[in-house]
Amino acid sequence: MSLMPASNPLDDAAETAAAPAAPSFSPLYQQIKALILQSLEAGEWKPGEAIPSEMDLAARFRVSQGTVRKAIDELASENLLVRRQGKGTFVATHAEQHVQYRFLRLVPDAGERGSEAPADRSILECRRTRASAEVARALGLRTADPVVQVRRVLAFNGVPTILEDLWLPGVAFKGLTAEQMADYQGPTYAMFELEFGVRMVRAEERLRAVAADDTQAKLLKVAPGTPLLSVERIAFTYNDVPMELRRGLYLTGDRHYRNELS
Amino acid sequence: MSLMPASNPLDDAAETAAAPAAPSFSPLYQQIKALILQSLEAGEWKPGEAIPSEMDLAARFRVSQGTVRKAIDELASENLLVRRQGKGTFVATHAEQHVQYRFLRLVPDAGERGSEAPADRSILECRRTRASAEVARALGLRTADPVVQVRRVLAFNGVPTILEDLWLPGVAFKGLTAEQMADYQGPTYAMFELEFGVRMVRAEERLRAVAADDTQAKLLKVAPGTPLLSVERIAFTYNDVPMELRRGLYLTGDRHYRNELS
DNA sequence: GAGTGGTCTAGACCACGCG
DNA sequence: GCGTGGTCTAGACCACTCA
Repeated sequence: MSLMPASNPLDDAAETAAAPAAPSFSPLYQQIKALILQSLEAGEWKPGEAIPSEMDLAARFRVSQGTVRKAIDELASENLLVRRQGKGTFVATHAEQHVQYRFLRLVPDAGERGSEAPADRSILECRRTRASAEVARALGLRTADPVVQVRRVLAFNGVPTILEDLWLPGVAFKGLTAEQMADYQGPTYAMFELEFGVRMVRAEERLRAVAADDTQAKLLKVAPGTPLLSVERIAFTYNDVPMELRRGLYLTGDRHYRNELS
Repeated sequence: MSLMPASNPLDDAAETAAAPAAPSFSPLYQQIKALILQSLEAGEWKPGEAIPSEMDLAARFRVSQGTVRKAIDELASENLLVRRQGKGTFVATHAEQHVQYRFLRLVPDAGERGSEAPADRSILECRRTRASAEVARALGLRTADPVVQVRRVLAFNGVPTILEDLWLPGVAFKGLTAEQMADYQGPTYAMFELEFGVRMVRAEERLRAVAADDTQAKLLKVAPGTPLLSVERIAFTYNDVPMELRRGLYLTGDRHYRNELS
């Protein structure tokens, strides 16, 4: 059975750009996956909502339930969808996702409980500006394109712990204010979903150890030269489109960045 | 169909220790997965070897090929097995695995190619000693149990970049010598597989930024106080048994620790 | 061409959540 | 009790590898 011609435009999106050898074969479930992805991207189902049942989707795409299932399996393993037995399959969201702060890996050395109070955010800066060459490259923009820059400090139990700079594409985040950044309860990425329809799906981080300069030291209330964990992040929406550059400086005195390897 | 009683001893191994609520239901493919895991653990198939075909395993376990397939799917996604279409399913190994240094996330800022020359290892120390309280806890041993301690420096293109201390359970690594650590070409974990039959399957890391003390600075040929990325790793064999504690200090001047979030 | 993993189907039944 | 996801089966066919 063939839902669409062997080489269809959807295939291209799934590839890693400069692949010279054509795939020449695309399993049906991959095509279904691409179709579901399109609907997600187009906002046919909103974050937190249920998508149609496997049976419904199978009927809609004229394939068997097992094929839809395999497509959803992959989307779920990429954290784009969440399955809940007996209830349905839901569009993943940074809000209400009981693992809040999905991308924040900094945890207390002891305890590790999610019971910890959420961080206090103080927004030091939130202004429209123009992309430097470096920022432009990271965000796939051109130098001097409009961007929104945010600087903030996160404090846990009153202790300043993270100094963060964010750069966001000006077009997508038109109208972002310091108040929005400060007032929203819950993950910043949840606010981005709600207010700007931008859903971060994946991120790449580069970690380094650096010494605090005078400005950074003052903001984090530590001595200049204190070692800080520098975390540079590029966050992507669908189709690997970069939508945020973030540079965090983490104080790792009584916290650490947790990672799992396999 | 039921291959074995609903609550069998294998189930316990798969659980996260202190779970109060019994699972009360274990899918057949999970039971098959546990059986395959047992065979892997027992060394029925050696690293790099092929395991029996899906059809063979299905016959052996008296289940359908699809059920075996699902069990293997999970083991493959945990990097315990590697599937190769047309050839078979193979036991994963740290050797010959064309992504060498599977657990090392430190990459050059530019280039990033695997084309880089492998690191020179100089072994500064390799001795039998007794576990401190901290080491014992990490390795699931008792204080003063025998351990092997190794200290080494890894240099890329002649530049010392990583200072590492390793602690290994003395019983499993009886007879490990500095020569073995130095001479083996390829990943250290591959040598552990070959020489000691110990296969690292998973690891947890804790990252911090620290300042180099005098000893560390001397060994890495940098100024005291230079910020270093501290990477504490516990590596596990099958069944989440810890088999290595490692503390690395990474120089991140022109390299970074790469991580993917999703 | 034989053997392996990979895909797809159709149908049955099970576990879970909720009204 | 119904609808959802989750499991299991049996059989057909496809893509890849290697002799």
